[in-house]
Amino acid sequence: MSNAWQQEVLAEIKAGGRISDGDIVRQVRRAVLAQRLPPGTRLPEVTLGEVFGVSRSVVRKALTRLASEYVVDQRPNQVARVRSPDVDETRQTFAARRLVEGELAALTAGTLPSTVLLQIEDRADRERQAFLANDEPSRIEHSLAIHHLLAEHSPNRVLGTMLTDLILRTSIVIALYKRQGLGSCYLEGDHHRLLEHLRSGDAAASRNDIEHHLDSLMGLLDLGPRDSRIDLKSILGGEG
Amino acid sequence: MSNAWQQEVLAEIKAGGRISDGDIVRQVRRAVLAQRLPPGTRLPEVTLGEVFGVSRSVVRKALTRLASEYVVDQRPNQVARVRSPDVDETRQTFAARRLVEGELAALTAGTLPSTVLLQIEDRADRERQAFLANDEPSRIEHSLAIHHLLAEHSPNRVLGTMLTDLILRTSIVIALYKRQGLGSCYLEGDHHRLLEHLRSGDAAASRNDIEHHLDSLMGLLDLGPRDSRIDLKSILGGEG
DNA sequence: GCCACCACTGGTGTATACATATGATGCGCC
DNA sequence: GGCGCATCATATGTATACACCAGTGGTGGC
Repeated sequence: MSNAWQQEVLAEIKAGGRISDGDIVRQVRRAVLAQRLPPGTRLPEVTLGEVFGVSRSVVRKALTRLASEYVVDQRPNQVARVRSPDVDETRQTFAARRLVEGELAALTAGTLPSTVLLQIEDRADRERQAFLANDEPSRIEHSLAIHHLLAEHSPNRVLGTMLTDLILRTSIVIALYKRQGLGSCYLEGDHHRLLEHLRSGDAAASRNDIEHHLDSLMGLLDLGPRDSRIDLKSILGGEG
Repeated sequence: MSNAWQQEVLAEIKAGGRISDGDIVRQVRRAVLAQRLPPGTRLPEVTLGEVFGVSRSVVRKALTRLASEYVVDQRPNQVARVRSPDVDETRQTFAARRLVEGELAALTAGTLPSTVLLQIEDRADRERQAFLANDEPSRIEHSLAIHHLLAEHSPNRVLGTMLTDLILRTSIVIALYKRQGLGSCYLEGDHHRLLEHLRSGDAAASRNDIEHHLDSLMGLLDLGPRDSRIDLKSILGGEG
C-alpha cells in the first residue's frame, strides 16, 4: 500500500472525528479513482485498520461494501485487492451506462427544476474553466458532478442509483485505460449541449447527447490488444 | 420471526454441513420471496444467529449483503427489517427491468447456443405444465429460471448482473402487490414466443416480447391508491 | 541437480466480550 | 387523567482472541 496515500488519509482523519465504514469506503473509492491505489494493490484488513485507526470489524464491513460496488475483489481466505477490470468489462460497462444514462436523460428532460439546471450550468462552466487552466482533477470533479446531478434528480430512483454505480465503474476504467499522453478527457461543448436539451425538454436529443458523449469518451480510451500486456504485468509484477 | 420458517430452516441445516453467510443470504431471499418473511419483519442479529447456528459475525455479513440487494433495510443502531418497497419504487423497478432486460434480449437474440435454447424450452414447457397443475411455486421457479438464463448467457455480463438483481427485486414486489384472488401470474405463450424470436435472432421482436411481457406482468398487480392503506397498516400494526 | 515435503509467516474466518444506542415501561408530578 | 422523565431491556457497534487456510522458503531425499 502506497505510503503517500497513507499520509494523506492520516491527515484527513486527524481533522474529523471517529471513522466509520462509510468513511473508509469513500476514501478507498477516491484513492482508486485517483489511481493512488493501482489495480492489484493488496488491501489487508489489519493494515487498513491501522491506517484508519479502527479494528478489523469496521474494515471488513467497508471491504464487503466495496466488493459489492466492484471496486475491490474479495475472495475467500485471500487478501482483498483493488479490482482491475479488463477491456471486455470496460466495453460492457460503457454499454450499460450508455443504455441507463441515455434513458435517464430522456426521462429527465423537461422535468428538472431551475435550481438543478443552474447547478448543472455552473458545473459545466467551471469544468470548462478547469480545462482551460489545465486543472484536470478539478475538471473531473465538475464533470462527475454533472452526471451525478442527473442521476440524483431523475424521476426514476432505481435507475438513478444504478447510474450512480455505473458512473463510478466507468470512472475507474477511464483512469485505467486512458490513452497515454492524453492530458484530459474533456469533450468541448458536450455538457452545455446536453444542458440546453434537458432545459428545453427534448427527450430524444438528450438521449442522443448522452450516447454520443459516452461513445466519444470511450473513443479516447486505449482498448486495443495492449490489454494482454497489462494482464501480464499485473500477474508478474504483483505490487504494481 | 415466523416459527414455521424457523423449523424449515433448521431442517435444511441438519442436511447440509457448515453455514456460511451466502447460505443465510439465499435462505432469507427465498423466505422473503415466498412471503414467509413479510415486509417489516424484524431480523435481529442474535436471533438469526441462533436460527442458523452461527455467530453474529456471519449474520452481519449476510445482512450487509442483503441490504446491498435491497432485500432488507439496515439503519444504524436499529434492527434490520425486511424491506417493503412502495408502489412508486415498484413502478420504477419494473421500468428499470424493462429497459435492461429488453436491451439484453435484443443483444442476446441469435447468439445463444442450442444447449441454452433447449434449457429455456424445457423450462417454458414445465412452466406451462406447472400452471395447468395449479402448482404455482413450481411455475414461478421455472419462470424465474428462464429470465436468469437470459441474464447469465447474455454477451454483456455487466448488464446481465444488473438484470439478475432486478429479477429479484421485481419478484419481491410481485409477491407483495399481486392482485388479491389472482391464482397465478402466468402469461400464456409469452415465454415460448420469446424463445422463438431468440432462436431466430430477431432482436427487435425479442425486445418487444420482453417489454410486452413485463407490461402485462405489472398490469396484474394492484398498484392503485390502496398503497396508503398498506403504509398505514405497516406503521400502525408493527409486527405485520 | 531436481523434486517433494514440511515448517513458517501473514492473513482471513469466526466467536465472544464489552461499550453504547434505542425503544418501551412505569412511576411520579402537574 | 395525561404528560414527562428516569430506568431497563434489547440489540447493535466495536475490539479482540483464537483457529484455520494459503502461499513461501528451505531442506532433505532421490
